[in-house]
Amino acid sequence: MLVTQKKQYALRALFELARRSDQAPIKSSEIAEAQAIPPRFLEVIMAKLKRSGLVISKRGFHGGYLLARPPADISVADLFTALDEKDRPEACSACVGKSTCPFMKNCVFMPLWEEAHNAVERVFGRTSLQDLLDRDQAPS
Amino acid sequence: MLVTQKKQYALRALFELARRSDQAPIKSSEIAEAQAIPPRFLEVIMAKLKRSGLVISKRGFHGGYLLARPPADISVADLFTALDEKDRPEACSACVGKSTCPFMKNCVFMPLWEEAHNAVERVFGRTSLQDLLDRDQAPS
DNA sequence: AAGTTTCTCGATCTTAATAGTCGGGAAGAC
DNA sequence: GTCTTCCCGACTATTAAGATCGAGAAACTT
Repeated sequence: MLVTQKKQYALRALFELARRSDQAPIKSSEIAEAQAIPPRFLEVIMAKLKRSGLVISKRGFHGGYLLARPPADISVADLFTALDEKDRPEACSACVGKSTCPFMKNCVFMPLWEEAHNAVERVFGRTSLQDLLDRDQAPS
Repeated sequence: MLVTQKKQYALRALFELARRSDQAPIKSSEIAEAQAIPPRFLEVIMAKLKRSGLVISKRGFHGGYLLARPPADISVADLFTALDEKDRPEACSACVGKSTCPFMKNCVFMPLWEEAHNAVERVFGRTSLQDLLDRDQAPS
């Protein structure tokens, strides 16, 4: 999978928060229900998003989650890189850790992996939550 | 991983074939050694490349593998799609198989996954084995 | 203050995909 | 005929992803 289930869940969750960004904090369980996400799993996802500063949490009776920034200021790439840090370009498996690499210090493939990585980063970098909201309002 | 180990092995194998495309058939074991690939694993990879028509095989004493087409006519994308057929854009996990999908028939995310998928396809589609060879000759 | 409600944390389990192995068989060269 | 190489299918192992659970800490309510 190019985009893991977890990332898709996370995106849907943020989308749900964005959609109701005027309202009071939204409970994890509400989001889970609205977006058909396993509730317990969503909890761990939200916790991570909290730690990485994308959302703000409030505990207690009227607790829940809020976006930390306006939807236009959160890109899909922000989310993805927040979710897992080891999201860099492919390393050429032959060049890593082995002295048997046939392309010492001049790997032919690295540039290719980087290109690919950058290509998807650009797509996700230029799409914000607001963009997704807009698409929702005006179905093309 | 954006590009699995298997695909990287396969690419390196094809690269090795391209590099010596003037010569007689090259044994799987030779390729394995030259590119530091687990020999037994490479066999299954080569078999698949054979079946999908990217390489030609010859059995017996002076047997081995040859590229089926000139290096300039084989793109990295050709290889990857040959290796696994289920290499399409991400499906929105909420939309698939469930009637619980919150975005009935108007998914906001699908276009995004498609964009990303196309972006990497384009990178791999425009890079041929010959391109890689050239990079090897003239290190920038 | 007592009692909910909700987030928070860490460990754990399950499942699926990837990576890699093995033994034996068939085609071709010498 | 025998040696070499590709060929095939089943099998095992390792890892990453997906998901669950129980108990604890903050916060609100009455």
